[in-house]
Amino acid sequence: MPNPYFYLMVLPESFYTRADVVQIARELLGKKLVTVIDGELTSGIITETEAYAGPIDRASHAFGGRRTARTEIMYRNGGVAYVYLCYGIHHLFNVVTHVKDSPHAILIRGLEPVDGLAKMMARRRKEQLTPLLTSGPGALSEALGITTRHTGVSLQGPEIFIQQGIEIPGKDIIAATRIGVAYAMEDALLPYRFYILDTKFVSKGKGL
DNA sequence: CAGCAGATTGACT
DNA sequence: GTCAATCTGCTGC
Repeated sequence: MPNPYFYLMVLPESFYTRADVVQIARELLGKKLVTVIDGELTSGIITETEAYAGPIDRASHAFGGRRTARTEIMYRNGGVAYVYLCYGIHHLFNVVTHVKDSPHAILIRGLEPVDGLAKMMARRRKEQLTPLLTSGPGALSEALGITTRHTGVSLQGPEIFIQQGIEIPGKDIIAATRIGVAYAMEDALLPYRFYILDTKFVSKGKGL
């Protein structure tokens, strides 16, 4: 990475439109997720992701080609946000990948805070900087100010974008089963969850 | 249309 | 470890 602007580079749309959602989920580790919402810049390094492989994945909201008002965003061309409400309370942020009509998505589950610490703590009503600030999909969305109103926004900014970040060696990437998808039967066993070895910023839940 | 489960979190026993 | 919070969408009457 000789380019001095490497760390500022916003990932181009071509990063997201590729076909292999599992590979993209792996590559997102170490990248920097940035939001500029309410005039406040907040960001963090992505530490945990999960791939959802469209129509053939029983764990995906788009399994079997299901289309609803909520999932329609996943059928768009890659490089936009899919944010949905879970348990009626938590806003879960996903990155849409592949091309139009191929509903792949990657759930961002963990983040190591970098910029806008004070704002993130205020949004999360925390006095201390603890891993709980941005560990878990609902928690990081709240810290970054992401809500369902951002579903469909472009990841080229200006509100949400992802920059080139730090290089994660292959030996430091752990593959595991996804969390909370026991209902997906055999697909719950797929190693579609990735996180950085030894990071404190991973969700507490366990896979199978 | 009622009932229920869910890609979760945090408060409490 | 248990449980409530409360929106979306699926299932079944």
